[in-house]
Amino acid sequence: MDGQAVKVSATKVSAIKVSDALLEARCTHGYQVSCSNCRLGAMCLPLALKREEIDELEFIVKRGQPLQRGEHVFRENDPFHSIYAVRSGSLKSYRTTPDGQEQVTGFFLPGEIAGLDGIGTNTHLSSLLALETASVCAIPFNSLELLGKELPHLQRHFLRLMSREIAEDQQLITLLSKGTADQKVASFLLGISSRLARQDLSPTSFRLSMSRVEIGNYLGLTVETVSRVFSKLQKQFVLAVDNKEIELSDCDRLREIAGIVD
Amino acid sequence: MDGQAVKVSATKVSAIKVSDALLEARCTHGYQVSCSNCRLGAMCLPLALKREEIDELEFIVKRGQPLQRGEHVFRENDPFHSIYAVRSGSLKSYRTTPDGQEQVTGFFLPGEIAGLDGIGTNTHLSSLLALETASVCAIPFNSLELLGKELPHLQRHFLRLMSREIAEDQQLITLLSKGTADQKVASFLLGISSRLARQDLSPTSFRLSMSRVEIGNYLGLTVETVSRVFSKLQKQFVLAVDNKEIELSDCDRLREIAGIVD
DNA sequence: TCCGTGCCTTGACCTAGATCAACACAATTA
DNA sequence: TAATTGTGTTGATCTAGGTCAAGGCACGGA
Repeated sequence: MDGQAVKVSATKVSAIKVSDALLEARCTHGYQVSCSNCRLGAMCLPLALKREEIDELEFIVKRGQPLQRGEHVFRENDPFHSIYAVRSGSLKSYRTTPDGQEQVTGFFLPGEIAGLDGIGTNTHLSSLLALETASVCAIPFNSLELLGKELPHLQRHFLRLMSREIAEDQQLITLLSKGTADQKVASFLLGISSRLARQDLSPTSFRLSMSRVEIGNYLGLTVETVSRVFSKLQKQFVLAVDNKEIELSDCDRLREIAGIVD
Repeated sequence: MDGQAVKVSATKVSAIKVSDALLEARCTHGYQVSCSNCRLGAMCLPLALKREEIDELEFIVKRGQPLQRGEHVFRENDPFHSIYAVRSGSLKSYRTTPDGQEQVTGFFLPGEIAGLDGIGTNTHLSSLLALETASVCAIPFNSLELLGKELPHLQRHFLRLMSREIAEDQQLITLLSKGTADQKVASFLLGISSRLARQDLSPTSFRLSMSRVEIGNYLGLTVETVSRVFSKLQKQFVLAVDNKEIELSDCDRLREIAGIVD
């Protein structure tokens, strides 16, 4: 029954309400970890909050049951209610261009916040999809706004997050606009690497949860080109590739190739 | 003396404090228009504020003397203190890549807000430069934050602005990633056109304040390509180009070419 | 008036990456 | 076990847009 409800939320266009309700329902099942003992606390929203303040935040956050690979958290044009913190797994956000093409606009790893682009229009302008089994916390934006008024730290941290997203998007713009295929791929890998490092995971040995197609789409390259660059870098002993399994053997060289844009 | 101070602010790296002080000084000279009778009110920060609320905002805004073409409002790595609302003229923001190249990240027209990417790091990550004689209002971020706590409308509107910037950047990402030269140029022109329309200026006949180089840089194209696309569109009677003077003769066709991405 | 100097345009190439096509290799299903 | 499907790799070609080079036109200074 639960499973079915989730299926609906993955296929129906205006599914977010259902999804939110589900998330909320599950909270009562004692399913969640609390913000204060979540191992991501330090990089997620609670950053810079005092103990009591975290408890207040805790109160509005809704934790959800794991999403299956391919399930949506929200879709383009869904009404905007919440932003989403990734608890585990990974997701991608993407937009559909008027001519039906898909543009991947970002990948989200644990501790990162998705859905910020919906605030301006009260409508999500991108879709958010699980790349593998993943779980997210929904943070209702209205409640967050109210709480922000009481907790200046929170308010400020939230603005920081938004600003950082702007800065990151502009970094990507530069990469897309000026970078060669090699630079793009190298920067991408370094980006993933440093985000894994923030989670205290190995920055040199990891598994890519996204396909080559998705990487190419994100970087403005074709699959073939992504694949060729991987092969080339492997031949140069910069990295070792085994399908999705990546090992960065020579980060310095990789940084050189990326143009130290990161 | 004024002129000299301004010169300094354009060449010195950490010039923002000087600049801010100047802006403030000028306020006392009775130089400014007030927010409440500024013709841009409807699209700038005061949007959605009540009369008394605007007066409060007014109190923290610092209006500056016109900037000359080529002068900086702030530069990359300057400490972040204020965001800037464009009152007249136009500006560009840009970043310098590690290898010294410049990447134009945006153009700003009257009523638009620049400098939002500095909030996250307390440091400006891009530079802001006047493309022609222009004037901006500096809005100290600390004051804005405080005021936002009292005025929920303001707070919310500000978040909206940031979110909109994210959404716009993502639009640009899509364009850069998937677009052909024709689509890029067409989208660019349509974008300018609709932003002029918001100011009640002609959306079909206008003067570009940025050079071909800057347009190309922004769109990830070379000058030559931009020039060729302009010529081609002119030959097809989609637009008439006379140096910086542009006339959109066939907006529908232009939208078609752009792929109606706008 | 003449001479820079800065843009812009146009033409003739050339190359990075797209496109097309074939194949490899799991993992999934019959 | 064979057939199927999804995903990744590799090679052969093609092309959009980059690069290089030449020239035009407008504006400012002497």
